[in-house]
Amino acid sequence: MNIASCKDSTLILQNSNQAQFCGSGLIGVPEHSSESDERKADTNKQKRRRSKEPGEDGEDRPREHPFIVTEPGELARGKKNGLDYLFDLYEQCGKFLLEVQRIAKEKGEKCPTKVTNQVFRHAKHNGAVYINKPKMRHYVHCYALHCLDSEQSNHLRRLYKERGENVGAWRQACYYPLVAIARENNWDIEGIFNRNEKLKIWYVPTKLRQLCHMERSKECP
Amino acid sequence: MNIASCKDSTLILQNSNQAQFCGSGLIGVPEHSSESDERKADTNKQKRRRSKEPGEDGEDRPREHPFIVTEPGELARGKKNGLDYLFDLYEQCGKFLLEVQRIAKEKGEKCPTKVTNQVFRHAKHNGAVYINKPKMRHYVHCYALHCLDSEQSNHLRRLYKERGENVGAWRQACYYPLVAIARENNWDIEGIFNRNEKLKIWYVPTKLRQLCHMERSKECP
DNA sequence: ACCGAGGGCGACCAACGGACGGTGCCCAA
DNA sequence: TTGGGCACCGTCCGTTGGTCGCCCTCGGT
Repeated sequence: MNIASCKDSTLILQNSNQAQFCGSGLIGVPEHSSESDERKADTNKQKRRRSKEPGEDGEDRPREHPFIVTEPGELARGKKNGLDYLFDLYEQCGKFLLEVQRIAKEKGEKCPTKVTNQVFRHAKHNGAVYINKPKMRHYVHCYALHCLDSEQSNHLRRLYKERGENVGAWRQACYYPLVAIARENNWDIEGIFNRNEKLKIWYVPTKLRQLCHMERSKECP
Repeated sequence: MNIASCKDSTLILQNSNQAQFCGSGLIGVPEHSSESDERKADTNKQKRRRSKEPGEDGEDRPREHPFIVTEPGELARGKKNGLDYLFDLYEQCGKFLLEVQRIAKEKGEKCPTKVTNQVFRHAKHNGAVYINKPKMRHYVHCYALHCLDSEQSNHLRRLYKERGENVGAWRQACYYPLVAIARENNWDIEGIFNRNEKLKIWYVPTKLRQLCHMERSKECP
């Protein structure tokens, strides 16, 4: 599956540049280290606990519907959310940031320039319970492609929908057009984000930075 | 002594603006709460420990000589350091930041735009043992005045030296010209820092931001 | 020789950016 | 009706920005 999605994205890139991504890239920069490798037998890392105490009932909200790959303009059916909605969440975060900034200035406090923990907290307290940090960080680079080259972003969505790929595969594929854009901009991915009015409030994802670095290294061996 | 230094700085300000600072400002925004106020009897805050273990000997470096108020160009005599040297430390930090940035870019890592913990660590590891975070943060606003209005900064130094004031008093006095500059710039102290090539790598000190906020509040009651 | 004022900076802390992976949902069979 | 693959997001972690105040130093007596 990894290899398949890698092939796909190489395909996507073909008409905009010449480089080969397969054989490094995603595979070289694991984002979860899906290899079990070897169970480090004596590790004492405590388990993350979710299971609620018996008798204690926290009235827990059901989780949001998962995203599916949708074309631009297409509404997701059933218990799913579409990608237009995903991108709208980023716009909502931008609005919440503006509010946090206004409040901070009013009170003479430090004024954030990025979407910080404080902004997520503000969003949650103001009813946007469906926004949370891990989710937003997970798809930042997808939103970045949407902002920087909506044509290519739309094309990718249609392609992946047509093929019946899942969200994970589409998400992976979004990296490669971005790396190509970075190449065309002297590998300054930070600058690319900062120059875009909507993107500049988001941190550059670690993995995107790493992918750019790896590709650049391959260029001048 | 607080009141004395407040009087002094009001005096300094007289030919550049009209506002009264006394009665709020420093006294309203304690930077250490020099008042004993009342000993919170039952507080359990643990004591900070310095005393080395008996028998354990860490070869501890002697602390740096304290700063004294010197005129521009004047070398401190005896076991003291002058203010030109203090300001030079800020320039050194700027150089260390440039190095950290170069290394980060080379390795494709996050690239700091400000003097961060990482920069202080880098400085220390590269022999600048005399640089440390609390010291640099303590005098940032003094350096800011030096960068933004060297004339006024020099004037203040000469005045305070002449009067035999100690470093603490001079340091306090540095706030007020900065507040005046902020007023002339629509209270955008963040922007004032960011627009100055040397200053923009330093965080705006909390207390300076608070002073600006308080003065602005008094303007439109 | 001693003392008190002054201030340098080690060490602390809440909160941060960042990441992982358990849990529960959903769909295909 | 069941099973397994997927992904949402609670929760953790190393480090940060920010600060406090202990204790050393040194000039005055």
